[in-house]
Amino acid sequence: MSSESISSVFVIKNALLASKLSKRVGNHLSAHGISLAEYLVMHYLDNSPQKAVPRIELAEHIGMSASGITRLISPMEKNKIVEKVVNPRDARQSLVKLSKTGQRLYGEASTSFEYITNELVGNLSLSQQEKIVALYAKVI
Amino acid sequence: MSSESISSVFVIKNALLASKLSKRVGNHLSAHGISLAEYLVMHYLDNSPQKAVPRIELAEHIGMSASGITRLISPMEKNKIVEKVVNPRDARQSLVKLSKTGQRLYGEASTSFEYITNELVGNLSLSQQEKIVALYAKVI
DNA sequence: GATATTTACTTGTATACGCAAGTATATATC
DNA sequence: GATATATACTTGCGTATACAAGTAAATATC
Repeated sequence: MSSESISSVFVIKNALLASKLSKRVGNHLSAHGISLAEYLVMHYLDNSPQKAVPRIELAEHIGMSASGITRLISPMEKNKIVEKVVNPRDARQSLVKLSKTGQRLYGEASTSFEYITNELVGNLSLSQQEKIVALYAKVI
Repeated sequence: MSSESISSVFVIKNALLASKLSKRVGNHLSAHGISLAEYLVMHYLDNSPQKAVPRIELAEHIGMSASGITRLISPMEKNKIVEKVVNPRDARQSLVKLSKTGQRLYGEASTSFEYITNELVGNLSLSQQEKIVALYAKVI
């Protein structure tokens, strides 16, 4: 019975927890017609200082491939949730920006998001949550 | 600039971290010809007391659908990594069990897994990792 | 003990990605 | 300033997974 390292357990439990949380959260977000990935995009756009970001930056931030971002953003553009902004300095880029509609949708969705995440992790105290978040920043 | 709840941040950072970790770990496991999902199955089977578990139990544990498990296990059976065990008490179930080959493969893969996870989360002390894992158990 | 319901699993189909290759533009090198 | 290389993105294709529906076996109800 070879003993298992803490790091292994950490990574496994982290993966299992994230899987559970993202499923639950995804179910709630679907009431707003969006996926968790779409929410993460909106969240990033809303919190980004310049409000219009290159797709590649989105991809890196939310851990998706560039092609994944293309296909994720494409229907969001059709639905007028985000809009394309050209970068005069670099014609290769097409920047992504939350539209007015997108801002409204994000506002509604984030209210749900706050509520459900609080339900899900409410068994942890705020300081416990804060500590974990702080420690996450040190990983990798 | 509405302030964001810690629970939201927790869930988002957790998802992003898990995504990063599972990609890195997956890359390393691919050297053994297996995916992270397959590793999780082997890990669960190896740690399960009775060594032969119903598919539904696997599904619940690793957070996949029953059909997902069917399609995940199927090639593992073909490759003789796991074997089917009938349950005399319940003919609906087909239990899954690590084969000798599977045990050997898991032994090799887990060595890599321990190594890479230690690299990835090595910036956290063991007690920090332990604390987080303990807190994970309280969520949901 | 027959019938209805539930459970464990499989299969068809749809979706959400990733990777590889392609295109256009920018940057570096000479 | 021409050519090579790198970057940002898109598209074709393959894979992993979920959901819905189907099947077979177990359990509950009468």
